[in-house]
Amino acid sequence: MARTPRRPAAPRRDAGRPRGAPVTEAVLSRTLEELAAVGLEGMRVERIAARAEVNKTSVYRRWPTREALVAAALEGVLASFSTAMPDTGSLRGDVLALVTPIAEFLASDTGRAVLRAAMASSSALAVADVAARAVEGGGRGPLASLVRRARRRGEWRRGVAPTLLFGSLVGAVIHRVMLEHGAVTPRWLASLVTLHLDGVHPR
Amino acid sequence: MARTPRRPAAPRRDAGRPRGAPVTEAVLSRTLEELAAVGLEGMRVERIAARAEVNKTSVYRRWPTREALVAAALEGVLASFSTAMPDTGSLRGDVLALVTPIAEFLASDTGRAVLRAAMASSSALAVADVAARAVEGGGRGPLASLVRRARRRGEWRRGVAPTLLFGSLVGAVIHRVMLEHGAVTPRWLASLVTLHLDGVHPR
DNA sequence: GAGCGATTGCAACGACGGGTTGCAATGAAA
DNA sequence: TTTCATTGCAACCCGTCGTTGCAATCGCTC
Repeated sequence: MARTPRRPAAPRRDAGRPRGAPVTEAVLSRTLEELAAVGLEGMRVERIAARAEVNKTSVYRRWPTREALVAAALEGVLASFSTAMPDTGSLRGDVLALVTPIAEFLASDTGRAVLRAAMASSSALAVADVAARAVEGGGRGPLASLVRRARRRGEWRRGVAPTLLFGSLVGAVIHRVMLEHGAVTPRWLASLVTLHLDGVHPR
Repeated sequence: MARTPRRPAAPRRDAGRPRGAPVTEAVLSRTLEELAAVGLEGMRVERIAARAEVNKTSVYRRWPTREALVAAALEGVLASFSTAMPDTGSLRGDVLALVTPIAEFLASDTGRAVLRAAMASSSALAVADVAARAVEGGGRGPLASLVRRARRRGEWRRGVAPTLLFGSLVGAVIHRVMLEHGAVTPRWLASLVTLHLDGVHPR
């Protein structure tokens, strides 16, 4: 072992330094900023620690690896995604109300970073599960109530799986944002919803 | 500089060692394998070089950075994606014929790795462009001819943008594969195409 | 076959970031 | 006041990226 002796007595500036929960929040928040700013590849744990005014060691004491840190940050942002779903009176209005905030988030810097991280890391499963459960919610989420109302109004064709519609809408947004690099305008979102509700075949 | 002196005389085993183009091909091919096997994060340039039976230096002499290497490998696989598009006699058949091979590729290990890399790296733009051009092809690609035939048959509703349909289909597959972690079965693909052709509204 | 430029292997190197460790100092609760 | 968990800090190990200075080799031309 034979460690080298310590330096004389480095002065500490610990006056009022926060501990516990505040540290956790600060680090996770900075992690999201860092992800949005420089992406998953350019993210440096040491820089996050510095910007959270915390030592690198303290970060590693909470999240054993960099992957764990990213995963925790993602869970945080997704958990805050409890969409309030008003009844707009039509299926079209309801779908737009459901998809618009999601699309806006995915199109933002943070959203794209989250998406990249979710797809790149092996924690993808956990992240996707959280997101899906938030929206689908096993019969009690916003998607389920949307479908229930549409069926009552006679706007839902038999045999269409709700999760298929949702996955297709979100997938289209992902394709638009990550591969086409196109803007997600209200106009574009409207065409997307029209496509899904009316289909390509003439009526 | 004052470099340390060389070792006595390391024996070389260069007999019949390939040069030029064969090296390039071998490395790019191994890069794809590596990507599929361990993902973008786990990829090591030195391992690729070893498996291609080439020195790390030779790899860096061709592609200055690891990103450039990945980008080159992706371009290779996408360029080989010239879809032959038969006329199946119906829009539904044509769309299925267009989407099925793409979906199968995206669902494979290599496809998922390509997708991850395309979304993670800053070379995403180039990669997506290559892919889009291959399919859309500015009026001469498989997508354009599919649309032309559908319009002639009266199967295409006015005002539907071809690229919107394509992006939505591919996006749905991406969502399915990367986030839902679901299987891309013929049955699932059929439901997806039905959704896009007939829509959610009852007919 | 001799000569020549381009290509390669090889070993070592600098830089950097991930993750760990030993210890002293501090904070908050008992 | 005592006690224990939490933090800062500096140093460390280790693996990977990308570079460099050769010497050996290949393939081609004369």
